[in-house]
Amino acid sequence: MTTSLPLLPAVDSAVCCTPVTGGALTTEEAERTARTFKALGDPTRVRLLSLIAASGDGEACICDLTAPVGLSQPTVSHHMRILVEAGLATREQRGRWAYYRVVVDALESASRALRP
Amino acid sequence: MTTSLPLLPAVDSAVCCTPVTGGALTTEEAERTARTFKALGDPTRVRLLSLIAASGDGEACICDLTAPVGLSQPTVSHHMRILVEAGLATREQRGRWAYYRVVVDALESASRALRP
DNA sequence: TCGATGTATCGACAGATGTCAATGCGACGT
DNA sequence: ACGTCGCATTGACATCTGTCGATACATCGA
Repeated sequence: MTTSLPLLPAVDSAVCCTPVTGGALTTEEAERTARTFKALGDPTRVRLLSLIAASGDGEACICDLTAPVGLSQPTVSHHMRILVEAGLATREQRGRWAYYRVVVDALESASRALRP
Repeated sequence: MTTSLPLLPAVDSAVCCTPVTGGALTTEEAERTARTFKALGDPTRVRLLSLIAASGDGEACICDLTAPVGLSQPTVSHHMRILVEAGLATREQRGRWAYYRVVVDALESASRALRP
């Protein structure tokens, strides 16, 4: 189990992202959509996702990420938490390490929201 | 005084958004990508885009938008400015009115950045 | 059991962000 | 010329956000 904190339900990425150009969105739909894109609205987080995706087996631990982005370990941990809560990444604890993976389906889903 | 600032070249949306999962992004690429998604990271702005896109002729003036989003005119103007600067909308002054349109290509481009 | 190691959390701080009322600026119509 | 109307800008404010150092927590190896 990933422990972390199951409190925030990690945003149901299945419901995420009604097409923006497919008719006026409700407040709720807009909020859900914005929540996803907000997580993608920081250069460090975009970079983290691309680094994880580009890594050999599609996963990476915090220790693999701090050097490339040039930020402190707590900061990287913070960003990864945001990505997980947005449903864009998953976290799996294996021994001492926490392995993060990109949730491709969530990216797909977000991508579809911007298509006509 | 800063005169407005048409300075910002409204972000070259042509260059925007190298695929996130297509190899590790450089700092610059990540910044460009994040700049676009940051603009999409606010529920009001998402709603504004969808309202404009859903309007009859694909365009809307500020006066058409304030009521649906329930915010003040300056605030809506502020959000539209951010969308224009991000390259996600265009602004055209016609007489007293400012007509805004969604830049579908920019949405397409951003959408592609999230595809595998 | 103990020390080392990888992460998460906490506390703090500067800077960014969303919002509004007030005001400024042009473009009309009379 | 003058008043009106639509929009942008300004100034102010509370809140959110990204960042770090210090610290707590958990797991492993000896």
